[in-house]
Amino acid sequence: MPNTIPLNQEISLSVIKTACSNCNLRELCLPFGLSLEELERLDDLISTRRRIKRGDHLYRAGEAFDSIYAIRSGFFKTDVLLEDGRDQVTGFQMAGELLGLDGISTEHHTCNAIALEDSEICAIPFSRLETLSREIHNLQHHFHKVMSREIVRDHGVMMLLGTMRAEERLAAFLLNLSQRFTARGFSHAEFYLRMTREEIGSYLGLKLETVSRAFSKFQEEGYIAVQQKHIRILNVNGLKALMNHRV
Amino acid sequence: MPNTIPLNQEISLSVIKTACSNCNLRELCLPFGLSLEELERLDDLISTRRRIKRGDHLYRAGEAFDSIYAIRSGFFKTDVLLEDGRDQVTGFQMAGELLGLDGISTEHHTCNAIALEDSEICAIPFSRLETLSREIHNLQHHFHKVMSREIVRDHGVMMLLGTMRAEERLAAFLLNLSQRFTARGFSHAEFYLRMTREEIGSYLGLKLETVSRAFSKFQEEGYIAVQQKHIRILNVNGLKALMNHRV
DNA sequence: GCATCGGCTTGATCCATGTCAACCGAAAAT
DNA sequence: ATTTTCGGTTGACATGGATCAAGCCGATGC
Repeated sequence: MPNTIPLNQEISLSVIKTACSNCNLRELCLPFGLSLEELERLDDLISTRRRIKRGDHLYRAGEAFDSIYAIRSGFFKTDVLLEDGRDQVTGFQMAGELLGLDGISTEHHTCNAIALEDSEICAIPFSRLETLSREIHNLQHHFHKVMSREIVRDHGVMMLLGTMRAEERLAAFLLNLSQRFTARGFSHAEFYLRMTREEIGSYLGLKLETVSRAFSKFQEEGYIAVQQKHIRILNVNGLKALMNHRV
Repeated sequence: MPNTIPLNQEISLSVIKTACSNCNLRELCLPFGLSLEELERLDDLISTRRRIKRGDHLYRAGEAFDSIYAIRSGFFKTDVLLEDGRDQVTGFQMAGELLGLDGISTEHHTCNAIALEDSEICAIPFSRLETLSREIHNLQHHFHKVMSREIVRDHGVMMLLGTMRAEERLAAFLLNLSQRFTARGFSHAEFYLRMTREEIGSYLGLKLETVSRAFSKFQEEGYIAVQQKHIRILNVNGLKALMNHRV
């Protein structure tokens, strides 16, 4: 009987416990590349799992930092607020991705993390992570890679905001989402957006009307089918071409 | 005789050697917060100092990554190139700042680092830095902070590119430079720009003409005096006000 | 079943910034 | 000293996306 959990005490206990070692996201998340024994040591560290309801904050800008968070399920956005009321979405995060890295710098969170659907996170006390990563080379190295990847991702967004036109930005955004859904075993061609047009616009440096118009345009061109938050990508290459050709 | 280097063999040797322990940037750079003994261990790691002439690359996108670099003197820019020829400056770096963090992620550099004036850097072999930071907690923690700070900085740039108007962007840029020069003991009100209008524009997501016009506008308003690359800030609060008031 | 509300779409118009072009001045090359 | 080159400034005009405004649709509440 494959895919069936044997009903003995020992196994059902380990399933209940929050554990990286039996998390199906482990290859996308912090545990990447760890041995079984190393994984078990990481399990000890991640004691808290927490549910965050849609719309609730995981943390707020200004709060003291002490943990980073791995998303076990669900979908988040992070945003930054300026004194004058302007704000900007700095990212959308999905299962297996880490939240809170910005807080290490000043020991206070510098942005807000808000659940866009009911979600579940694993809290990783940062000082314990540092301790453990002194002992497990693979963990240390992978954590450095994750931080670096975040920097590279941010450069990509800067590129997008600095040099791309509205439609290019939206195409890049859709292709990026598609690719991340694929990496999680979901369809690359069909998905639900968890965020509003306004949130997309904020992330892409556009107004919601412009985002809406670009969606309509893509639909007219036959690149995608949109119905509210439901997106089907009909012509990936069309979208890619749109991004790569300087007009 | 304070501030005088005694002329005995041992000390003059250690002065010649590249050494964090007698670098006047140590409080801005990687060695921040280390004890004297820890500093000396860091010295062993940083064996290579290298001069980079104005216009030369420190590294190029695509090259294998093995070191990060601390700027000992001079001024750099980093930029990213897209296949279609578009490029964007992702940052300007000055003495005491680190370059190359983006390369950790894929073990290849993802951007170009180019000297904007004759410069000197310390190469820090990354795998040895990881080894040492397993032993020196302060080093590990500070390095994490530096990476996190880079992420926070990038969020600031995303904010700037996503929500600010041309003049706000330039004001933010000047204030940021001013603040960083101040931290290095230079005047906060008077400095030379090392980069062209085009490079500023690329960084700020603007065309060089727009940058030029904004400089002229600031001068008309009496906020600054510009003469080519020489900038004097005459009214810091004027510039700040310009940034904070939503129009 | 009807009203309300939030999110979305679409149209008309406006404006900030891009584009194109001419010119200037400082610095480098001859 | 003269010419060339490069970076910078400024003006005239074009345009992509913002703004303002109306209306639609699906979900939620009464």
